[in-house]
Amino acid sequence: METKKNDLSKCFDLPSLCPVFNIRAASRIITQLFDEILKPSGLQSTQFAVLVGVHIFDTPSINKLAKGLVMDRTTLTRGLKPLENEGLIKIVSGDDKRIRFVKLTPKGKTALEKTLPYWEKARSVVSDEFGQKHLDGLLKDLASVREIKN
Amino acid sequence: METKKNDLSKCFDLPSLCPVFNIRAASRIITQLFDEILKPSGLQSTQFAVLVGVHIFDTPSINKLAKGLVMDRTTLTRGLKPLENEGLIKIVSGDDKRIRFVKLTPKGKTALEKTLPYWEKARSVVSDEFGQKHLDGLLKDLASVREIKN
DNA sequence: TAATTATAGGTGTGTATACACCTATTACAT
DNA sequence: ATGTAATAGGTGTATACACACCTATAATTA
Repeated sequence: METKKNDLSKCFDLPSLCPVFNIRAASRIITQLFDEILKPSGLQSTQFAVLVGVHIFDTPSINKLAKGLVMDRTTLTRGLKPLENEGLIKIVSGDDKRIRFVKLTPKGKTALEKTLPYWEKARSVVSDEFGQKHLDGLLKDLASVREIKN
Repeated sequence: METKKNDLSKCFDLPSLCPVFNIRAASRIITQLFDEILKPSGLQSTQFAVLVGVHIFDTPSINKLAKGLVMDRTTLTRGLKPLENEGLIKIVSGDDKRIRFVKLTPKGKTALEKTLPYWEKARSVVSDEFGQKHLDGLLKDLASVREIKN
């Protein structure tokens, strides 16, 4: 008889064709590479991205910053703590007492300037490792993953 | 005079050409999508991947499993705890007292079988959202990111 | 065989992630 | 004006992540 068994042979497809496995593994590797190179700056990849977001969105609310960084709001809340403790950002209120704005301090601005060269270095390492054209394609694909959310 | 100012205009390049920002954001989105679809199975994406790894590497040591899943060993150690508590895996020792093998229990095997259809569903959603060909290319790129580590 | 080195793995700490649930404030409708 | 919606944000909890550092056991070598 032909057994319709829900067997486990499909498991062997995971390394080659599972999106979540592949993207998480790649994410870990890229993050480690960047964190290693950013180390002398004192910032981690995510913290750097948050500071950049605070700069380019120009003292945004928590919500706006979270949206801009494609992060969960509550994740961002926790992530802001160490930056605030280090004095790199300051949380300020306005007229609407619900809203809290994230402001880059002078110290935060300095940290950002100091980190940018390491960021460029890390990018060039990835680019060398990967090929500029290849990397451009990957970045475009990753950006389009963000579209799924909408 | 020409000021060589290390200004912050480069910050605006982050969304379009920062590998770590893009891959982390994409990773969060894909993970949320999978976790949402896997939810009825009771497993999260990472836990599913660990169980798959335990199956395909056939009762591996912690180290072998970590390497196979491209994970840090200590991350894996913590991640095994909930699976052990749920009785999906069992940690066993052999002759070499240093080595601990991760074994799939019958309950773990059942959980894996139960989860596979949800995994296929999630893959098809990503594939539809993304286009099969496009996705294949992305997966190949992500797999080649893993090569950086070597 | 005793000292050394290599291997396997766990723990402390701190950050990253996000769901479920909560409060406070503002805007809106009756 | 008052009750209700919508909006902004924080907290509890649990997992994910990984570096630095530790112990235990096995393998190697002097």
